[in-house]
Amino acid sequence: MYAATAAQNSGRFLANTDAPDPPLTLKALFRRQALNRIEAGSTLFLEGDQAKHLYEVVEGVLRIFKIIGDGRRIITGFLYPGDLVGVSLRDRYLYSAEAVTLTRFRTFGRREFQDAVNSSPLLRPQLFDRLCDEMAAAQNQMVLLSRKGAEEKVCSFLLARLRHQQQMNPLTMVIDLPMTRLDIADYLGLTTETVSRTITKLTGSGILVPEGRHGLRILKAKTLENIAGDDDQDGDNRAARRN
Amino acid sequence: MYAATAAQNSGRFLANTDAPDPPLTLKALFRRQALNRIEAGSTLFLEGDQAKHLYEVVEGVLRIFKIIGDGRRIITGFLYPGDLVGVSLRDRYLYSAEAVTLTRFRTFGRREFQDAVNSSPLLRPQLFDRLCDEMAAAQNQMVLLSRKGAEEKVCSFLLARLRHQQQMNPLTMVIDLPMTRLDIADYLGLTTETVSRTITKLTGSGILVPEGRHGLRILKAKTLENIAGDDDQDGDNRAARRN
DNA sequence: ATAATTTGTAACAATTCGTAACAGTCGAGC
DNA sequence: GCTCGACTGTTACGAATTGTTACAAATTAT
Repeated sequence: MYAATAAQNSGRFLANTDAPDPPLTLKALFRRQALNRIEAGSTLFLEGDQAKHLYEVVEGVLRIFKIIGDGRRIITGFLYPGDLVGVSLRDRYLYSAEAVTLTRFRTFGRREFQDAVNSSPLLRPQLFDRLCDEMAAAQNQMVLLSRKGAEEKVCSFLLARLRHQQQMNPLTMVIDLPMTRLDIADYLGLTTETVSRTITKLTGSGILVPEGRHGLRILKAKTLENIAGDDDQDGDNRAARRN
Repeated sequence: MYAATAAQNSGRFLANTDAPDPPLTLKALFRRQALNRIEAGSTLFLEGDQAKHLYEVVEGVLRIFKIIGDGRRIITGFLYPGDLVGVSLRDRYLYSAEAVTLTRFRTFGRREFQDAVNSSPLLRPQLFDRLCDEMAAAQNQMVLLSRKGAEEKVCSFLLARLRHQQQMNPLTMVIDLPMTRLDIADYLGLTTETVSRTITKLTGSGILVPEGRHGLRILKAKTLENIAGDDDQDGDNRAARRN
């Protein structure tokens, strides 16, 4: 498998990088691309644009969303460091992408990306797995949007955020929410007021307490889980299961 | 492109089909598989099952759905002839699949399928395009579920069905709805009553008339489009667009 | 024909929305 | 460091949509 010419991934300081040692992972593909940044609120691309590039979020948070006729906005996802944007589409972006916070990212030409993945038996399954995960997330979101009440929606969202942040910091019980209430509302199919009301209610129940401007400290994670009801199985949540 | 050995697609009656002329399309992959059938209401597979196979619907309609804790059901999609089921998942089914009507289908081992696609530069982009279309559909469904009212939901659904049936029969204005009101409700995030109410209202507006048990004749397709509001753009629907 | 399922209608209830007023936070500039 | 102003978030309340419950009608299955 391609005797190491220089080094796996390090030592690429001689500008002329024309010997493309084949990357072993999707992330490695991006690693040589220049790092760009956009300010909070700026647009990365618009729905319907010719999809010439795709992006890897390195730092910050993006929102991807669709707007329908009368201005209603639907945020179909938030993207965090490590996520790829603009993969699962044919030739035009299906959604717009904006920075929630100052965001650093790497860019890759779609054509080149497709070629690279297409010619690498290692990369192909990685891409496929990403698409599958994206699909699974979309389906869970459909469940949330169509059949969950406001409290369940908010708890599901908070729980997902908590889990995500615990991947990096396993002990933490504090959720950082860089997006606004409007963003959260448009992601959960609610209004800002309902999001506020619900968080207030959860605070009143002692499930969480606000911590700083954009932070929430989770006090009763188990209760949060129970309300979120994210179990894919039949019975009730966790405990309490006899009729 | 592989000189035709026997015939493109016909003449495969000698049982021993061991010379695997490489299929040019995904559909061709399935064509040699045996045809199975399941009765209306029967289960093809369950959410969480080990995903050993994938399926191509040949005739009939399937519903794929998830059930959450207290029995709420979410139909994430209906599958019609030509659709593949069980592709975009890692190793367990993300949803259950049942037959809405008597359904004929072909089965393929997932392992073999992956191998076949993986080794064919022709098949790979076809699979990728299918996944992208599936993703696009999921996102449109998120829009529908999170921000559309009952009337918009029903009209969007009916319009999609009409378009689908016009692909086969371009002139028809009659929609066949083999699924029950409950199925439709669980697909649109409504209740059967609301679906009924809405269809009654649309009938009252002269937009459509019931035709037989499972049929609806569309009288004002344009109006249906306007209510559905499925345009991905900014302004109002189709016409009327000057401020 | 009878039973079971599905669909339709109506009155009522519940949740979420929409509007509005108010409070809190952050940043700019003094 | 402080004040002002803009933006974001919170709370309250009336309104609207959809869900709930109940029942009747229609269709299909036994």
